[in-house]
Amino acid sequence: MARPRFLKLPPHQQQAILQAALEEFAAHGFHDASLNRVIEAAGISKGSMYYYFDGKEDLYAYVAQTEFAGLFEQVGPPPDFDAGDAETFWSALEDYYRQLLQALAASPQLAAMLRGWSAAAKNPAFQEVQGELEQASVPWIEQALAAGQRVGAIRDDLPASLLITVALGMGEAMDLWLMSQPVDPESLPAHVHGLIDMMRGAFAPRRPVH
Amino acid sequence: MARPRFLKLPPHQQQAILQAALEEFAAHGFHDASLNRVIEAAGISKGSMYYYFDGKEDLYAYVAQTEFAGLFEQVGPPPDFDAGDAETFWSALEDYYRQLLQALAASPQLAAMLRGWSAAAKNPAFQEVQGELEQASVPWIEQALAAGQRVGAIRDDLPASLLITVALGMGEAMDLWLMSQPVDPESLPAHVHGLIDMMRGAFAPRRPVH
Amino acid sequence: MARPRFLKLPPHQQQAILQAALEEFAAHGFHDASLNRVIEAAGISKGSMYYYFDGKEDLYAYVAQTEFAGLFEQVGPPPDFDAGDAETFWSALEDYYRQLLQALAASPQLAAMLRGWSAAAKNPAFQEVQGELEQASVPWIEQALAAGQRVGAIRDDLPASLLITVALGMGEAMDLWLMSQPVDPESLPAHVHGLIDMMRGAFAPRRPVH
Amino acid sequence: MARPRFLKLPPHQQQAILQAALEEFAAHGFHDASLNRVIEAAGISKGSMYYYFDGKEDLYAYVAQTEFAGLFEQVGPPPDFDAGDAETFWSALEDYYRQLLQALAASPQLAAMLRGWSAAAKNPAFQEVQGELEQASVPWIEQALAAGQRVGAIRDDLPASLLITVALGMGEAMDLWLMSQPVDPESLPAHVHGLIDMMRGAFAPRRPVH
DNA sequence: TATGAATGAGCTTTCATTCAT
DNA sequence: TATGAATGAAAGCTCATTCAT
Repeated sequence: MARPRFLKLPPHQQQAILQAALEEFAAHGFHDASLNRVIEAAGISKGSMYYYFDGKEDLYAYVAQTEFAGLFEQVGPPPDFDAGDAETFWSALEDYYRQLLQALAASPQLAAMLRGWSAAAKNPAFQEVQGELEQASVPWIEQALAAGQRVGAIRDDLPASLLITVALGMGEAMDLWLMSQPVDPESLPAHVHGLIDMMRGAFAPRRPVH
Repeated sequence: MARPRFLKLPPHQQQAILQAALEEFAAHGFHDASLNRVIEAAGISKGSMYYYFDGKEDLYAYVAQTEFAGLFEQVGPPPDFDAGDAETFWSALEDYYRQLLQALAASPQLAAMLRGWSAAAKNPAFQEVQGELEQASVPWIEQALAAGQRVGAIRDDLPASLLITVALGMGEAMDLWLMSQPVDPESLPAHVHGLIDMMRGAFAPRRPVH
Repeated sequence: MARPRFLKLPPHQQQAILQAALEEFAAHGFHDASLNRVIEAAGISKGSMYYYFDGKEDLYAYVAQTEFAGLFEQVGPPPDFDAGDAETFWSALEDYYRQLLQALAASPQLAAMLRGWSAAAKNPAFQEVQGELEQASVPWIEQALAAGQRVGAIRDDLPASLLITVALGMGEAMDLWLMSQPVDPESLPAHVHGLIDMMRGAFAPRRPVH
Repeated sequence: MARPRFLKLPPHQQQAILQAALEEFAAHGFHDASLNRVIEAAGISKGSMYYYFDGKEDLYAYVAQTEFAGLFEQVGPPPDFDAGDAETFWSALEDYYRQLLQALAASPQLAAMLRGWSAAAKNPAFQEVQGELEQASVPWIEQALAAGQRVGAIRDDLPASLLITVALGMGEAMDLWLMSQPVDPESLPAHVHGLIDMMRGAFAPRRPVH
């Protein structure tokens, strides 16, 4: 995950490398990305790249993690899902999710990387990386889930890990669907509302059927 | 999609090639799969491979399609979702889905290929292949969706394409979750029930909130 | 040079093969021409091609020779260069040469093959072929040269083979130059006149310089 | 045109690669030349070849250009064709041309490459290379032509481009003819004299026919 | 007489990585 | 701390030709 040496570089040079790598990975995915092209675009030497990073995977992991962190930094911390009832929980979630999507829409390269993530993640050498990355996103989801259960907004009759996985899958599907549509920023809130409504239906506690 | 020559081969040789390719694609995905390895494992010459198939993509498409067809052949046609009310719709869907999952569990390599499908599908050269393949699966989903709406089991206030995409995402997530758990065939029905219950919550028509 | 078997084929099939080969060789030259494409275009089997011809070179040689012969057949036999004086010799030559060029302009594929000839001829395996081909064109040139010398139109102080080679080179250069110009059929006679005039200057007997 | 890296190599290694490539291209022409053979003969790795040159065409261009430059360097700059009358023009041209041919006779491999040049030049990817190369030879020909016209040695009733093309064709033909003869260095001047005499006849201004 | 299945050598090119300096 | 030269394995793919039938 980026040798300490890299962090000692002057920021503008870190940025140059990061940006070059982000563009390359976003454009070609992990496999087809070429370190040679990154090196050339970044204007550093081949030896330096291997001096700063352990290899292609290491670079990929660092870029993904850094950009991902930047995304959350940009959106800000999640709200306090505990404060309120089920209704306020869902509307807070919708708000936050919408903000995330909007931020992501503003970083098309990160979005492209994330979309290629599932492909890259199959590489066994990535599981370590994957673990680190998920620690950046899953925790708040877990906390939101726990909070949702506390306020009675989320069912607790299924394993939490299943709920999380399915929620991520629904989110990814929504992302995919949005990508395949003619983009209309104004209608985003409506779509997000639709998705959250589906999630609510899926994850809300079952009511007894009369 | 496999030159006719290939189909004239003695079945055991077709099988050898198919099996070698399936294993390679399942293990490495399309990109990282090596035709050379397939050729070696199948015990044929390089020229023969290109005599039978038009290239890597062609081989992949043929393997995916063949295995996919085999899966549905094994499970049989979907039931008539129109016959009944919402309740019978959902239970019929659950039954059928459970059968699919059970069959898939018996073909881990096909499962692996399917999991890599979304990654491969990004390749523009695949859209033709993708189209053919989806025609094998999407139609029954669409029909099921339409039937579900007719019998009042599925909401119609959201675009059908969104519902389908999200449903597939949920299914994929479930698949993923099952892969990550210690496999316990006996508990599969319960998990499927849970998933269908979530789908039902997500896709059932909204009831007025009192 | 085409096995006798080939000549027993029904003419339309001979034509199909000949035409397919001509197009391929004209379009790609000898080296880059693909027998596979010829076979496919001709609608015959691979085995048949090798049953009729000895290989790629053999096919090329046959096509070139046949088309070349056809060209001369179309234009007709050269005039009797012996009948007249130097002046009539040169005008007869100009007439005949113009007819050849016009016929060649009507067979762009043969023209393309001829243009690629010098490239193909470097292949040592071609020298036999080359010899055969030249026997179709050189003889009348030799006869014309001899006649020209008899009537006092052509110098005899240089080796005949050199005169012939240079004459061919000048003709090829003219062909090349015509190819590189915007084509204007009406101005062809003028260009031919210019070329023959140059040839006349080059090959006419030296007059004593006063 | 040869990456700078190549020029940093110790001269003997540059020579080894250059020589291997020259021999291969001379023997087989561009198309049939095999980079693998060059690599093997040069005793370098495949990766190194692509580290030094951009590909087959790049190598060819570099070899051709380098050898061509060497030829002119060896012969020296063309004389001042403007100084004198028609008679001195033609004798100066003959002198210079003889020197060129003598130098070329000492580099049979370069001669072979040049002979294959017209074949290689058909490749569209070569037009850039071709342009660079022609700038080394065509200019002095053009200047000589213009000078010849100024001093009244060359006709001006035909397009200059046609004159140049035909002159090159005659030169190439002479080259070809010399190659096909038993080589006799002592008779070269006589042959050159014959050729120049033909050129003079072809390109000298027409005298009025009485 | 005719077929077409089968082949393996060959092609150009890309790439991540190493290592001496 | 930084460089960039050097590499070899691997990739996908084409081809003319052979040969059993």
